[in-house]
Amino acid sequence: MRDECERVDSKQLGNLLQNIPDSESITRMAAVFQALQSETRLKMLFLLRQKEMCVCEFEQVLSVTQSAISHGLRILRQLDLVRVRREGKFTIYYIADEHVRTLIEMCLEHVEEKHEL
Amino acid sequence: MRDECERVDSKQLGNLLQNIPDSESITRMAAVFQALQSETRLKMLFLLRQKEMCVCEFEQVLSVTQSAISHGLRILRQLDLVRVRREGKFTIYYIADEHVRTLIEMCLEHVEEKHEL
DNA sequence: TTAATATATGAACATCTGTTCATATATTCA
DNA sequence: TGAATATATGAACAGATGTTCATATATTAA
Repeated sequence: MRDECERVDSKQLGNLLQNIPDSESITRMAAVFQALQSETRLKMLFLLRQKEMCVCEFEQVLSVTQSAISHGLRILRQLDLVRVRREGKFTIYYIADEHVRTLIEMCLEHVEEKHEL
Repeated sequence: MRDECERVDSKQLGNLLQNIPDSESITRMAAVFQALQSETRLKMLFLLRQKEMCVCEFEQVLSVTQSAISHGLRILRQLDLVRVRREGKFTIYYIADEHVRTLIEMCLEHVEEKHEL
């Protein structure tokens, strides 16, 4: 922290600060984005966007170990980005809700919009 | 990789794989989400959502050094999540486009939807 | 010019992440 | 039962990240 510069209006800044999400929401959002920051987990979600899948299907498609897949799915599950259902000896994963689809599609549009490097 | 389980249909999986974004897009998306995964940078964006700001305004509001703010803004800028404009000795930052707003709002809705811990 | 203000950058370091390996648990089928 | 299949978990380690400190650059005002 430093002395205020001439642009600073402390009162206004106080208001702005009050209008951001509370600290718990920020923490959770950070966790969600952090889950989405892994290429492996992103691929999982783009696969799940097309069809629900079991762990061994992921295994055939992604070039990481079954352990890595399970760990990744757990993180997505904990944040309610994907959900699970048992079917006999299989564990079927699927996208939790439309927010998740919108989230990844919004981001895809954003990065595809600029082809320039 | 392991032997196919009975649920696996290699042909179908091949198609699913072809329908996920190309590797460059995935990499960029990962970078975008990774930028959004920091609480400090999230707060910056929620502040910018209300009003464009210069670095010293952030300094009054966030409890990190000016250096940390600059580093954080650079990351957001590099991914075109925020943009910059010079105004005399001030550097004014603002949200790049609607994608970014939607992205953070979608995530906020997602985490607020579940109040249960 | 010089001093003051505003912002950016590089190095360094502690912390966090993603993966693998090894192993545990759960379900089905023989 | 026991063997095979499907999934989960813990430890460990290499690599990445966010912050601070120190310093550099840019702009304005004197």
